[in-house]
Amino acid sequence: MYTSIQSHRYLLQFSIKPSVQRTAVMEYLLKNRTHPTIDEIYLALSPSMPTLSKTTVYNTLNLFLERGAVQQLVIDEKNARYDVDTTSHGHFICKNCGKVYDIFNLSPALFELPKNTGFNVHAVEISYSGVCNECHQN
Amino acid sequence: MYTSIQSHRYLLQFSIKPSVQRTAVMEYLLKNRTHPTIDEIYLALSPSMPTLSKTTVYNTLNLFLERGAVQQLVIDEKNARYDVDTTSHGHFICKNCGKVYDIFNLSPALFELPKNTGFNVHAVEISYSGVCNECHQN
DNA sequence: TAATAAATTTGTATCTATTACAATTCAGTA
DNA sequence: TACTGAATTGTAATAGATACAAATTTATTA
Repeated sequence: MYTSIQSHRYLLQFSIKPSVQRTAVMEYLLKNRTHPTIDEIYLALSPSMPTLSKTTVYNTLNLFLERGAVQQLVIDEKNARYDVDTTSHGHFICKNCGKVYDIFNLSPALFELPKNTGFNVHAVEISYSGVCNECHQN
Repeated sequence: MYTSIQSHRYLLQFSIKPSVQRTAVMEYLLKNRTHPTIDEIYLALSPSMPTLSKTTVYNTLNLFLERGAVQQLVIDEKNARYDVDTTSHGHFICKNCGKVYDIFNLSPALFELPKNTGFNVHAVEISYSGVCNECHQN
């Protein structure tokens, strides 16, 4: 899987100076494709990095966002979520458990930016919602 | 345009008991297709309804949402926004000024719910972002 | 290498959207 | 008119995110 060294290199591709904290956050994102929240990232890294501050996690993800190393998902009313996969794909949020899943295999046509809208459209976000199977069964 | 009486009738269609406050909020939504936030609704109605509480606006919109009289837009990281138009259309948010605009005339194919995803998909939200023309010029 | 400058991290305080909840008010009915 | 339940209100509490200054780390220059 992804190592710290690979995360380090990954950051450099986006012109991000790889500090220990930034590398750890990126490594977490590369390994955990669960669209984590700031809190989830912080709680996951905290045990092995006791001095880590939540502010640093915020700063780090804002930097990643600026540099295009991650995309922010606005799908969950409660928290911002982050995705290292910046290629075209949709997301599904379970309104019961709150988990966010990827939806690949959508037609590329869905991700085309509309013309003649009167706006300078830069990005699309396609968000589905409903109930996931785990929650549906219980 | 929309009158208080029409808003009253509109609420009844969704089995919502039309109180003075609820009717005023619905009338505001029917007249102002700007995807307002709770705060914007509260500030707009407050002068003519001095006793109105912001909690009531929250309660009211949560009720409207439950009954399907409005849809909640999750496109703005800062606030929830509400739209009385529950038919299929997309939205555009200007990352500069924060305004949310409708995008009609999108292909109906965009609003089809995907099959075989392993989820019970109930709804789609198609959100574009970028810079609006007003902001682009300045 | 030592001293200095710049960048990063950290902790605390602050802001703000939203919800919880109890008290009050209002509407409908006997 | 008195009573019952629903709706509204105000305050307090919760929680995500940002502001900011102090402390620490990293880079640069003498």
